Amino acid sequence: MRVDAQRNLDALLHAAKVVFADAGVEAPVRAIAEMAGVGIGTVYRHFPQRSDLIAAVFRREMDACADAAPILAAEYEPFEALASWIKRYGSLVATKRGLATALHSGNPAFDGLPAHFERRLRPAFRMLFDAAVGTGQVRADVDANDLLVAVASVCMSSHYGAHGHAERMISLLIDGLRYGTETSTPKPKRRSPARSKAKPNGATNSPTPRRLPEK
Amino acid sequence: MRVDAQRNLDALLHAAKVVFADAGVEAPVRAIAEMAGVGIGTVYRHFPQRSDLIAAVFRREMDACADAAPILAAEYEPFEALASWIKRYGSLVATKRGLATALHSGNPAFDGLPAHFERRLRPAFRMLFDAAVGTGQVRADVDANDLLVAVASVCMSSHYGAHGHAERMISLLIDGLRYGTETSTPKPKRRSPARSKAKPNGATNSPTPRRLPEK
DNA sequence: GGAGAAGCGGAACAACTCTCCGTATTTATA
DNA sequence: TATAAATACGGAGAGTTGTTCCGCTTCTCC
Repeated sequence: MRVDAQRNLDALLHAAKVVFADAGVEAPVRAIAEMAGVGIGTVYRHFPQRSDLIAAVFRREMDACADAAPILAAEYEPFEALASWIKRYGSLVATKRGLATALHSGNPAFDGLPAHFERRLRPAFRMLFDAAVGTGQVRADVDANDLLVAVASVCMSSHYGAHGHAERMISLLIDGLRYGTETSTPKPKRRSPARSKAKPNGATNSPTPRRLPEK
Repeated sequence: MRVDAQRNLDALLHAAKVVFADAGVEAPVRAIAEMAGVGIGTVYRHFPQRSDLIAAVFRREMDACADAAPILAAEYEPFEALASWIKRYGSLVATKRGLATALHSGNPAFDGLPAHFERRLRPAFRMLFDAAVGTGQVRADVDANDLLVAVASVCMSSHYGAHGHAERMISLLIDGLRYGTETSTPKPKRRSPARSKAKPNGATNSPTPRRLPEK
């Protein structure tokens, strides 16, 4: 592949990501081309249909998110790594306004995305989750699948509400993960049985809110 | 309101219903205007935005469906009335391909629709359902809410599958409602406990499949 | 350095939503 | 019933959008 073609493709994917985050996935192709500094023809050379571009952006971001998992695992202790990853995953979903809609449109361009999700994101999450459970920082009785879906749901609807809503709800979910473990502030001293509703008062965030690596 | 305006409005709503059923709610406004025999200007006079027309059609159909409930209740025995209504409700959902998508678009034109659903459709269903439960033709341990949602889900995804899929699945759900009641063919003779999975072999339909009133 | 392949840009097309306003129809009034 | 005012109609056209096409530019390889 010619270097200029590769450069344009990168610029295109990056611009699309930014524009989608700002205006939703139904943003005009022209806007993306302009932000990338290329002509429309170039967009359509790389992505025969607008939906192909959307799919490519999402796939690439799923990959990036999945790739972040081992890095976080190496860099932070298990619980922090898990919490950081969940937030990152949440922002991935949040910046794809309109994607759920597009996914259900029946457009074949999106056919592979759910499988890609399974293949990349779920194992990445599983790894971090199991590690955190292994250290006892996170309860073992939460279904990993449920959590991924819940975070996605919260982030999807977050655009209607006030700013920061999704972040707060994710924090709540993360706090819920710790409820009843040894590391939690020892208010309720029983070993959490399966049905304990996790609802700490103030949604206390991770105690040392280190910045998670951007991008 | 002038009589010609009223006439056009009716024609428009009817045409839109037909076009939407055929081509989904993203059908062009021009097609609807043409089918209604009016100019585009007229469409936009009555519905400033395309989404307003969609919302109006759906609202009107919800009303019609709700209004059908007492009529069916008066005309048929409770179980038949319930079964007929469920089918009608299903076809309402099935002929609004693309609506779920539109509903989640955040467009304010659709803001009132969920509330309208609660206000009209749920009570209508409740009435028929309770009556059928009262006569012992339908089990009491099925959540009415679940059923409405399930029927809607089945009908939404029905467009991808083979023709008649939704109808068959609805029949299955309806049969499930009778599972374990006195009127059911007495195969399993125990009083259905809450967890009995209803799965009759051939999805036998209502025994006397009288035509339900169209429109 | 030059030929040829690969890629680029944007004019142009088709289809769409929505606006605007001259014209036609209905309704109120006498 | 005749007339004036109010209301509604229709469709041309402005402004967007996705997508195609092709002359021109840029890169690659010898």
